This record gives sequence, structure tokens and C-alpha cells, in this order.
Amino acid sequence: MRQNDELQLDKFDTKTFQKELLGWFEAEQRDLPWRKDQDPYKVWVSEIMLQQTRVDTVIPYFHRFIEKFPTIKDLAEAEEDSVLKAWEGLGYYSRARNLQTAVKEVHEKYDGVVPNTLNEISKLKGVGPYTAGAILSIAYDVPEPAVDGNVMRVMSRILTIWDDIAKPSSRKVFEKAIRALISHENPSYFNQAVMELGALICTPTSPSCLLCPVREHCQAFAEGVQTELPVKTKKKSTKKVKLGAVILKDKEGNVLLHKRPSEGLLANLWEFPNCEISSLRYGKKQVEAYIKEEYNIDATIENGILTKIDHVFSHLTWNVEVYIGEVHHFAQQEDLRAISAQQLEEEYALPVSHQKMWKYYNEGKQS
DNA sequence: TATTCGTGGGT
DNA sequence: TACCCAAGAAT
Repeated sequence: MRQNDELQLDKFDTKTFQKELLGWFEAEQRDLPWRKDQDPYKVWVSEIMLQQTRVDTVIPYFHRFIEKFPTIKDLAEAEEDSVLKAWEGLGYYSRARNLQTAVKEVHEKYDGVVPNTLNEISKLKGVGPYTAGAILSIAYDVPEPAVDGNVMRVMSRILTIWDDIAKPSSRKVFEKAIRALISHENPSYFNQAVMELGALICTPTSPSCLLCPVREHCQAFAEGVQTELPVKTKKKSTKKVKLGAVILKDKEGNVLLHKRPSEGLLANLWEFPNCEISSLRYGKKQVEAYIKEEYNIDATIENGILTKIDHVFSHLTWNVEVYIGEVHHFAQQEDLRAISAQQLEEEYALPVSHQKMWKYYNEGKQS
């Protein structure tokens, strides 16, 4: 079908499609830690972690997170810094803070029971249309669509849907398709099966159509256009930002850390004092002026850079010059602390870019 | 609706 | 090297 056409499902063998897809999933599904049971809390945590993040990356984080926060009550009562520390390196850190905000609401408003209605669960922080459908279907067996990138890729090929999946408005087209095809006998497995098919068989670049359990139902395979779907417009390139950062120690060997603002990039994570600089040539002078004026830090920064760190985010690139120095005096503040190296590593969540600086500082290794 | 929000792996 | 991607949500 072309864009804006109606879905053509009158000749689609829905029952056979469900049977073959579910049969494949029951035989081939991966043994994942969040599939041990249907605990809504664990399903919830896994779905938040899996947003824009690979399964292999999530697995060790999921184990550690559940071990540290086994129940909704444990997470609700935890310090935010400890939650961010458990999330350190996983990215998109607002996921962790929104998750704890929502868990607190469930703990207080719903007596620790994750709500099982679309209306209630959709109001929770960090729970959008996909995650709402995922929790409802996977944990509560509610036949609600859970449309993620996998589902859009798979269904665009099955039904030759040519809508641009990069457009937010396209999601409703796929929700409509899933509503028409979802198994009401086992919506949990159905939604997971579509995603699993996308992850294992119906992959973005070279789908394994000869291994696909539902290729007889696939309109794109029948027409030989599976590699042309889904349609997805590409985003523009990233901008570059030059930073100067400084690792400062006091006479006792404690390290100075600054807590980032509560909104925006890497919100509430800790970092070495740094600022944007107009020129790498004058980086040291600008960092010196910044820490003196903004934080009233009396320090000596050594001449010459320790190293340069390039860090690529999804929408921008940092080019960081790293300096070292000694603190003589500063005013202790909520967002500025001198801590031991051990505390830094065990309690304070740093962005990966600053972890790289710390690693280089201690080991002199390039990365 | 378009942009912001991370990171590590694949090609 | 330079993209693209991977179980999205908030603004």
C-alpha cells in the first residue's frame, strides 16, 4: 500500500498468522532475565531500560538494578543519587529519575501495585504509549498495542506500509494494524513475538526472510521490497561543542566534583568542573576564569593539557581539553564537593565522558 | 511537529 | 571515518 492508503486486511489470514508467530516465539524466544515471570515492576524496569537500548547492554544493568532495588518500595525510598549510580553508563538518565518519580507515585497512590488500566498507567512519568502497552500486555495480558521500532519495521514489511516511521504521526497507523492482528488469547506473547521477530529475523539491513515463520504472510517479501521498508527519513548531523574540564585535588587528595543542573543534558550527574570554551588555544585561561567567578574556587591549574577527550552524543559532540590542578580553598556547596577517589567511584554517577577523563588521569590510558 | 536526551556496537 | 542503529518520552 502507498502512504495514506487504508490498511488492506480483508484477505489477511489473521488466525494462521497468530498461530505461526506464537509457535515460533514459544520455540525460539531468548531466555531473558525479565521473562522469568510477569512481575509488573520487573517488566516496567526492563521496558524503561530497553528504550533505545540494546538487550545485551541492558542485561547486566537489569540484574544489578533489581538486586539493589528488589521492590517498588525499595526504589521509592532510595536516594536519587544511588538510582543514578545504578544507571551510570546506560544513558538517557531522565529515564532513571522519571522511573523513580513514577514508582514513588505507585507506592503512595496505588499502595505499591502497578495500575492495570491504560488511563492510569499512561499518567506515570516516563510511561509513553509504547511502555504503557508493553506493561499492560506483557504483565497483565491486556490486548493493547506496544508499538516500538521493531513493530513498525516488522509490520511495515508484513503489510507494506510506506508511511515514514520517523514521523510521530505514523505510530497510530501501526497501532491500528496491531489492534487488528493481536491475539486476545495471548497478547503478552503476541507483542513480545513481533518485537522478537524484529530483533532476530526481520532485522533492519538484511532480514533473514528464509528463516521467517510468517514469510507466507509478508507482502513485502512477496513483492521483493523487504529491504526498501520501513521508510525512515534520516536526521541531520550533530553540532560540536568545545569544553575545558579540570581535575582538581585538595591537599588531602580529595577530588572536586560538580553536580549538573536538574534539567537538560546529563541532568543531576556529577562531573569535573568544566565550561564551554571559545578556543582550544585559550582553554586553560577560560576554565580558570570560570571556576573563579562561578564557584569562587581558589586553585592552581597546571600548564599544558593532560589529554583530549572526544565524546559523541546522539545530537552533539564534545571536544574536551582536560587539565589538572590543586585546590587551595573553595566554599562547600550542595552542587560542589571535595570527595575521596573511592567515594567518587562507588557513590557518584559520572557521564561516560568524565569516566574516561578519570580513567586517563589514573592510568594514563588512551581511549 | 521537531528537537532533545546517551551509549556502545555494527557496517 | 562516518554514519546508522536499539523494546521512546518529554517538551
